[in-house]
Amino acid sequence: MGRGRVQLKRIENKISRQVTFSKRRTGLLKKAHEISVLCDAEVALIVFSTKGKLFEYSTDSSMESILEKYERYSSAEQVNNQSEQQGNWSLECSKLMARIEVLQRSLRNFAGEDLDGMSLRELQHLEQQIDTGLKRVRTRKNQLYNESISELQKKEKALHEQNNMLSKQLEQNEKTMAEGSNWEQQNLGQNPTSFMPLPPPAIGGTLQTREFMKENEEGMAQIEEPNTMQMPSWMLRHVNE
Amino acid sequence: MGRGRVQLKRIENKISRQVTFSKRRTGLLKKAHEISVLCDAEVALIVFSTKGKLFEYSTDSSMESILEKYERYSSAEQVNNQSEQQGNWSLECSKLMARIEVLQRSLRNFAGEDLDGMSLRELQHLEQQIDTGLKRVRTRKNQLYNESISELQKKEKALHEQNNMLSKQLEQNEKTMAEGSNWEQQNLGQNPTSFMPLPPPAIGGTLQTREFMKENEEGMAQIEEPNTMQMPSWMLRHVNE
DNA sequence: AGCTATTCATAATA
DNA sequence: TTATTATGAATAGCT
Repeated sequence: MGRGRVQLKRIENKISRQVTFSKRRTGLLKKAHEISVLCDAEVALIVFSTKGKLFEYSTDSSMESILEKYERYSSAEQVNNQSEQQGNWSLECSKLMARIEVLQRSLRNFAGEDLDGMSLRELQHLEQQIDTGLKRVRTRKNQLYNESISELQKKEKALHEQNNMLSKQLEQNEKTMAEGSNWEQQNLGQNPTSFMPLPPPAIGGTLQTREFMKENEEGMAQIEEPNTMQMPSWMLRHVNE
Repeated sequence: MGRGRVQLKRIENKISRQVTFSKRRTGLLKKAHEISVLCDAEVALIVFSTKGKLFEYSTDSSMESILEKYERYSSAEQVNNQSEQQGNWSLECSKLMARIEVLQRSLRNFAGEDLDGMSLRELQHLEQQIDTGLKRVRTRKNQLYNESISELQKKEKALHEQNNMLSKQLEQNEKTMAEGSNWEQQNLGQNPTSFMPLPPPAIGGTLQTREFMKENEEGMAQIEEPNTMQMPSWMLRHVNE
C-alpha cells in the first residue's frame, strides 16, 4: 500500500521508521475501532513505540475490563494452579533473559567484542552500523560544542562592552577628581561606584572560549555567571592599567 | 476497500457480520504484526468476538510482559493481589524488563539515536566507546580478509605449479608426436589427459586477490573452488600460448 | 472458500 | 508533523 513493496523487516532509517510508525499506528487504531463497531467485538490494543511511548485503543467497555476478561479467559484455559502460574512466570522470565542475552551480545558486538562467530558479511554490516552511529554521535557532540561556543561568544561580547563602559566612567571620574583637591586618595579607599565591578576582559577573543572547552573535556558546561561580588579596591586600579 | 463504502455502524446481518469479522480480524492481526516488526514497536492486541471467542496478537516479548508494562505505565496502581510466589516472579520480570530497556537504550545510543538527553561528557565517552568498537571490528574484518587472501594465494601458487607441470607434459607430448606421424591433429580433438584441466593462471600475483576483495564488497566471500569441469579443447591451446 | 471491483492505507516525497 | 500522490493492499459483495 504505497509506492513500493514493503519488506517485513525493521526499517533501519530512524526517520522513516518514525513516520511509518505514526501512520501505521493511526491506521491500526482506526481499523481496531472499525472492527469493534462493525462486528460488535471487544477490542483492546496496546502499542508501545521503540522509545516506550504508549498508544492504546479499547472498545468503550474500557481497557481494564477487557484486560480482566482476557486474564480470566486465558487463565481459564490453563489448569489454574499455583505451580502452573509459577511456570508461566518463570517461562516469562526465561524469555526476558533470552532477550537480554541477545541485547548484550549486540552491545558487545558494537564494542568490538565477541566477533569470532561472525562472517565477513556480518562484520561489514556491523561496521557500517557502528560507523553510522559514530557519525551521528559526533554530529550531536559538535552541535553541543557550537551551541556552547555561541553562547560564550555572546557573553564575551556583552562583557567587553560593559568593560568599555566602565573604563570610560572610571576615566571620567578620575578626571573629575583630578580637577578638585586630593579627593583621589580618599576615594580609592572607599566604595567608588554603584555599578558592578568586573574582572579584566580576556586579551584574545578566543582565549576564554578555549579555556571553556578545556573544562568541558572533563565535565558538562557549567556556564558561570559573571562575578557579582564586591571587588577589592586594588583591582579597580588594575582595570585602569 | 471493497465494492462499496462502509458505514461505521454495526452490521446487522449476522452472517455478513461474522464474515466481515473474520476477514477484518485477519487483516488487523496482520497489521499489528507488521507495525511491530517494521517499527520495532511492542504491540498487544486482544479481540473478543460477539460470541466471546478470543483472538490475540502480541509482539514476541509476549502478551503478559506487555500488559504488565501497560499496567505500570498507565498508572502507579500496583498489582497487589498476587500470592507471594507470583509477586516474586513478577518482581523478577519487572527487573528484567527494566534491564532490557536499559540495554535497548544503550543500543540506540550506539546507533547514534536518542542522544538528546546526553551531556557533552557522556557524548565524548560514547564516542570513544564506539570508536574503539569500530576499530576492533575493522581489525577483525581485515584479519578475515587476510586469511582469505592467504588461502587464495596458496591455492594460486599450487595452481601455478600444476600448470607448469601440465605445460611441460604437453610440450613433451607434442615433441613425441612431431617425431611420429600426424598424431597431433587426432589427439587435439580427443580428451588429451587424465588429470584435471585448469584455467589459465592469473597474470599478476595480486590480480586474483583484488577481484576477490571486490566481490566481498557486496557479499560474503564465496571462496570458489577451481573449475573442475571438463574444459573444451580450444582452451588447452590457450594454456600453452 | 474464491473472485473482482473498489475503496483504503500508506511509502515516497516535499 | 502535514499534505500530496502513485501504488500496492484490504476487503465488500457475490459466487
